[in-house]
Amino acid sequence: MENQDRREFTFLGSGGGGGGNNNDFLRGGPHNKPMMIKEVDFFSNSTSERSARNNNKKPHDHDDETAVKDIGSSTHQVSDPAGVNTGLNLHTPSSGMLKSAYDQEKPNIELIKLRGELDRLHDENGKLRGMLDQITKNYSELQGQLLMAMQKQAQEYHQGQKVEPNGMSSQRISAQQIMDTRPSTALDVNDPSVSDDNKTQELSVSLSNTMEVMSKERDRHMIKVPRKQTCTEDGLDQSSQSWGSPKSPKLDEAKGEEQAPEVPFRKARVSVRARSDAPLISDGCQWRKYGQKMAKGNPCPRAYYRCTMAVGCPVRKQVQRCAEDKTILTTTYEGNHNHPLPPAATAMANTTSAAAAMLLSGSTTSKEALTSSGFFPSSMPYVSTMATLSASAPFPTITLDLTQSPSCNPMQLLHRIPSPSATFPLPLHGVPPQLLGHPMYFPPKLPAPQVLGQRHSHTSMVETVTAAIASDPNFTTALAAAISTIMRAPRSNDGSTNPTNGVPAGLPGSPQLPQSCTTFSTN
DNA sequence: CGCGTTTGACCAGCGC
DNA sequence: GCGCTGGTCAAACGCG
Repeated sequence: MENQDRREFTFLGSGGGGGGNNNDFLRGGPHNKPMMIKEVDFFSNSTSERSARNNNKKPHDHDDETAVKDIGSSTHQVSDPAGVNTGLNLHTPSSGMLKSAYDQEKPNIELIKLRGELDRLHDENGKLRGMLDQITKNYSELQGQLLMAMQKQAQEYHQGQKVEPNGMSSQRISAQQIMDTRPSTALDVNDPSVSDDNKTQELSVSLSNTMEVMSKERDRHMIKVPRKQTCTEDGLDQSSQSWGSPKSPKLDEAKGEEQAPEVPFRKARVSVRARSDAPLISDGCQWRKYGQKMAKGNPCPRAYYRCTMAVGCPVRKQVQRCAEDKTILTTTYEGNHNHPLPPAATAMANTTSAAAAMLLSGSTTSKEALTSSGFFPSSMPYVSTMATLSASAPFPTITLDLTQSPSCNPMQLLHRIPSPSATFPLPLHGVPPQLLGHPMYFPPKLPAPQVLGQRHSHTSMVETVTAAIASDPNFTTALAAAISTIMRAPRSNDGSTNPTNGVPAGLPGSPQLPQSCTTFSTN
């Protein structure tokens, strides 16, 4: 209660003392009344100001009373030096008609004055809104230009690479869908009545497509060989190669007969390190263990899981405990889901996908860009960019290390293991900020320091990762852009953008398209 | 009986 | 060419 009073008092003080903060008037709600009172008090002495503040607990009562009292005091104090109560006497029936009429006129003048001030502030508010709209508009235009430039660059690049049209066309579409925050007609045709969850998944699809495109572009440069990949299955299972094992007979069959012996096609992996006593982390997806191996240098076996939420889902994951600290569970995801994800899995997929995309977006220039000084700004102290070359991992691996104390940094380690020949002139420079901002669905609160070291619900882990990513200044910027984009997104019929349930209306994507395999949580 | 796990075998890439 | 390693398969097994 006291805090509340103090807060209100502060508000009153700031509004009146400075002649009135315009923003205060924009706040609306119950604070407007005290603000107006303060404006009245501004014309009176400090005694009445204090009086008004003290009476603040009964705003409706003291509102008119204070105004009348202040006017009375300002009018009659000279003629009645003793009359602090002079104004109060105006309410008595003994007052004359002229005096009463005069005193009734006075508040009207003040009211008019206040209304004029209010109108002026409304005008200013309107101007500010106009400026905001203009800025938003400019941003939108710039974003569109960026999209155009990126698409053009991608097109030129792909033409130069002479890639088969099927796959790349779909990827271009994906990229376009990514950048286009408007509703995707092509992707929503499968289900006209797209639920909120589906919308969420659509967004994650877009994000995953971003990774898909980037990964494929990167991999093309890695292997220096045009992919024989056929995206015939209406582009759905184009990610079936994503686990990067052409060795897999089944996957080869799925990809068709053109699976000639070639260099392994790998794509980015997202690895999440977290402390968990549970042998397996549940991330909203259904997994089936298909193998276990003893990895070199680690006494703990590595388990291989395959997503079983849909037939033929190419997503795999590896789970292995850290050799140094067996409480640390490392889960590595690879591949893209070809089915809708449950909300829990979608949320995490979006979050980690954003992290992956954010890092992958930095692989657009050169290997040098991977160094801490090159790619990651100094404002990201938690980003460890030790470019660990790993022969066993000829693909970038984004590791979200959630095992460090979040008091220092929730995402202590966020490094990527680049390809040995990591020169990735990706056509997709950067990631659309509206997609990077997707994980804003979660409360931006940072996890408690002790949370990470214990078993906790997957929700909190999702929040942890989300908070970790959101703590990135760049990500925050992107998040802000995403919010603005969502705000500008076509509203639903009821006029709401539906931001509360975390599903920005009008964002592209389709649950039918492969999704980024980046889901995670602990049991 | 169906489903998931276990586990040995197999295959391919890579380094020497 | 050989061995090592990672990744996958599939039969055996267990469980509800």
